[in-house]
Amino acid sequence: MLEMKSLEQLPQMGGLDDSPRGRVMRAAAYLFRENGYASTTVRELAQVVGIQSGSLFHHFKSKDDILLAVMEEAIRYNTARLEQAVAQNTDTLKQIRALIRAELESINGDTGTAMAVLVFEWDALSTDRQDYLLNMRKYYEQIWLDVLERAQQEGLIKHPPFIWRRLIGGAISWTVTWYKPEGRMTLDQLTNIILQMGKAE
Amino acid sequence: MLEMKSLEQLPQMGGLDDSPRGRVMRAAAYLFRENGYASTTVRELAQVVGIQSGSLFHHFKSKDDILLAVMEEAIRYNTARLEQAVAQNTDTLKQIRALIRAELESINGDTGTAMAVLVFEWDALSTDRQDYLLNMRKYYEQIWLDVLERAQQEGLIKHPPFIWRRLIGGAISWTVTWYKPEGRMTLDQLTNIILQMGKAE
Amino acid sequence: MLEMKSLEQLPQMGGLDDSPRGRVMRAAAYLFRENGYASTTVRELAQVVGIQSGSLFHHFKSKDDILLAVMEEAIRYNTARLEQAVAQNTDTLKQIRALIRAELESINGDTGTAMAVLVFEWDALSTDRQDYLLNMRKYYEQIWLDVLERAQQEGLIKHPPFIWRRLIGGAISWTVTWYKPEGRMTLDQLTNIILQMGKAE
Amino acid sequence: MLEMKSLEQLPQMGGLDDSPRGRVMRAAAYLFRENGYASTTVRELAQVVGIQSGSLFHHFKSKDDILLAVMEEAIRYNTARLEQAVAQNTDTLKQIRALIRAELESINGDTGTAMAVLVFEWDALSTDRQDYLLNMRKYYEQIWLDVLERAQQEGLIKHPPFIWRRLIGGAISWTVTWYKPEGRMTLDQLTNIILQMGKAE
DNA sequence: AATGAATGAGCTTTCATTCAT
DNA sequence: CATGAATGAAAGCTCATTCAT
Repeated sequence: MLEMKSLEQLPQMGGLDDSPRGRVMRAAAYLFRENGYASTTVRELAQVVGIQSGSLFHHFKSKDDILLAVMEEAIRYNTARLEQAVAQNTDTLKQIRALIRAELESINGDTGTAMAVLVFEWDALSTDRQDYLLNMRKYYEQIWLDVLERAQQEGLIKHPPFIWRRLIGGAISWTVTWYKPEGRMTLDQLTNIILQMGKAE
Repeated sequence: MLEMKSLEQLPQMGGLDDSPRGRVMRAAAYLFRENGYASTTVRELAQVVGIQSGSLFHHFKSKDDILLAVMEEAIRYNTARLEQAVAQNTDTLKQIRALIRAELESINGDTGTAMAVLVFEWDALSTDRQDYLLNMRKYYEQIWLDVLERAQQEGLIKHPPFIWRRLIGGAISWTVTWYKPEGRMTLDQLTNIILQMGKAE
Repeated sequence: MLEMKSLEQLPQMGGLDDSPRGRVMRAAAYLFRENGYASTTVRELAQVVGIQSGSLFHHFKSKDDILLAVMEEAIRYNTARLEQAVAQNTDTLKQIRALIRAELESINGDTGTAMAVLVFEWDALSTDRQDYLLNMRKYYEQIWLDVLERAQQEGLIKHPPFIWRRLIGGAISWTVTWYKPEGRMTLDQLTNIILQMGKAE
Repeated sequence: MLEMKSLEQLPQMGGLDDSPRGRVMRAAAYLFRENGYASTTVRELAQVVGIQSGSLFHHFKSKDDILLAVMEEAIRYNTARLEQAVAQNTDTLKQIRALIRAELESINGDTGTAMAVLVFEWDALSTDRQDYLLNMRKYYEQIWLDVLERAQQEGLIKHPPFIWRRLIGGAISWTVTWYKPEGRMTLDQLTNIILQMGKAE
C-alpha cells in the first residue's frame, strides 16, 4: 500500500531520544498519522523500526500501549513548550502571541505527526486511557485559560476565554490540514494573523 | 462491548431517504464516527441496519463504497446548503454570516456525523477516491472563495481570502469537538462571534 | 508431528450427530486426547474436520468453548447412561454391577476419548467452567452414592460409600490407561473382578 | 493472572538437592502440575526459580528436557522407595501392604506433584522419551509383579497379578484427585482399605 | 433481494530459544 | 554462569467478501 520509509528518513520528534522505545514511538507516530492506527499493522511498524514484529512487545505490552505512549509524550512535551512560552514573556499580549506561536509549532513542527495522531486517533483509545490523557490535557488547557482570563480583564479579548480558546484553538489545530512550513507563509506571519483575529478591535 | 443502537434511535440524516441504501448510510455514518471506519465491522453495521452482513453487499459493492457514499452525500447536501445561503442574501456581509451559519449547521446538525466522518476518516479512502471527493470539495470551497474575494474588495476582511477561509473554517470545523447544540449558546450567537473574529476591525 | 487422520476414520461418539458442531466436537475429542488441549492447534482441528480454521469460529466462539462442549457432552451422555443402569435393575447388587459396567463403557467405549479429555484436560478449563461442570458431575456422582448408600445398609459393602466410590472409581477410570477392548478380557469379565474387589467378604 | 509463588514456599521434593538443577525441577514440577506443561512458560518458571528465562538454558537444553528430568527423577526416587518397602518385609502380605503404603506416599507426599506430572503430562513427551521412561517404569512395575506373583501362589490374591495391579494401581493413583493428607483419614487407614479390597476373601 | 455458512488472508500477540555482553 | 534484548515461527482469532440456497 505504501512504499516503506525507513526510520532514518523520518523527522526527529521532539522529546524522543534514540532508544528502542523512542524509535518505535517515532515510527508509530508517522504510521498512525499516515495510515491510521487501526490500519497500521505491527508488522509494518516493526519493519520501519528495523526489528522483528515480536520484538516490539519487549518495549511495549501492546499496540494500544504504543498509541498511548505517543499521545502522552506529545502532550507532555508540548505542555512544557507552553509553560516556556508563558514564562518567557511578562506582557499578556506577548504571552498570547507566544502561546499561539508555540501551538502552531507543536502542530506543524517536530511534534506535528504526534499531535495529529492525538487528534485523529483519539477514538481508538479505550475510555480509561482517554480519561487519563484528558487529565493531562486539562492542565495544558489551563495554561491557556489562565492567560486568557487575564487578557479579558485587561480588555485584550472581548469574548469569553473558553469560547475564544475553542475557536482560536480550532483555527490553529486545523492548520495541520493545510499549512506547509516550506510554503510562502512563515509561522510568524501566521501567528500575527491569528492574533489579529483574536484581539478586540 | 458496545451498546448497540437500532437504526430507529439514530437521528435522520439530511438528504437521505428511507431506502435500504439510505438506511445503511445512516447507520454507517453513526458507526464510522463513533468507532472509526477501520474498527467498524460490517457485521456491526448490518446489525444496526437490521439485516444480515451478507445482504449489505447487495446495496454496496464493498465496505469502502459505503464510506465513499457517506462522504459524497455529505458534500453534496452541504454544497446545496451553501449555495442556498449565498442565493438568499445579496449583501456580502450577510452572505458571509449565512455561510458561517450554514457550515456550523452542517457540522453540528443533522449531517454532523457524516461531516465528522468526512474529516476524521479521510485517510481511510484510497487516493483515487480522495481525488474524486477533492474535486467536489473544490467546488464547495469555491462558493466560499467567491464571496470572500468580493468581501476583500469591499474591505470587509483584511487577510487573503484563502488564509481567512482556512482559519475561520478551522474554527468552525473544530466546533464538532466541543459545541453542544443543547447547551447554553445558540448557533446564532456562535455565528456572530465567529463573524466578529473574521471581520476587519 | 502426527500423521493427520480424517474425520471419517475417527469413531463415532455417543450423543453426537453429524452436524458441523458434532463433527468439530468429535475431532476435538480425538485431538485433545491425543496431543493435549494446549498442543492441539485450531488449524489442526479444522484440517481434521475438513474446513478452514476460521470456519471453526462460526460454530464455537473460542477454542475454550470447544473443550467445554466436549466435556459437557461427555458428562451429559454418560449421566443418562448411568440413570439407565439404575433404572433397568431393582436388585442393589445388580445395580452396582450395572453401574460399574456402564462406567467402564463410558471410559473404554464410544465416549472414551471424551471422558479422557474430561480427566486429563480438566486444568485447561477456567475456574468458572470447572465449577459449571462440577455441578453436573455432582449429579452424576449422586447416582452412584444413592445406590451405594443402600448397599451399605444392606451389608453389601463394608467401607463408607464415599471412600468406596473414590477407590473403585479410580480403578475404573484408570482402565483408560491400559484396557484394550480388542484384547483377551471382555468388559463383563472386568466388571466382575471389580465387583468382587468392592464386595464385602 | 497467577499468584506467583516463590521457590521457598514450594515444598521440598524427595530426591532433589538445592543445586540450580534441583531448584528448577522443583519449580517445574509445581508449575507443570498446576497449569500443565504446555501452558507453563519458561518465563514463569524462571521467575519462580528467581532467575532470568535465558539462564534456564544453561541448566537444561530445552523445556522438554526439564519435563523429562522431573519425570525421570520421580520414577527413580520412587523405585528406590518401592525397593525399600520390599526389602524391609519378609512376609508377602506385609510386603504388599508396604508397597501400597509406599505408592500412596509417592502420590500424596513430597513427590506428589512430580508423580502427577508423570501421569497428566505423559502425552507432552516425545515418543522417544516415552519409550525411555517406559523402560524405567517397567522395572518399577516388576517390583510389584514379583511380589504379586508370589502372593497369588500363596493364595493371597485371587485375580491375575497383572489385572490386580492395574486395578489397585488405578485406585491408588486416583487418590491424587481426592485424598487430602490433612483430612480425617490417615494414609495408614487408606492403606488398609485398599489392602482389604485386594485381598482374597 | 436476503440469508448465513464458509472462506482465507491477515491480524495481534506469545514464547522457546539464542547470543553478545 | 547470568543476563535480557532480539528472534521468528506459530498461535488464536477476526473479518470483508462470496455464493448456494
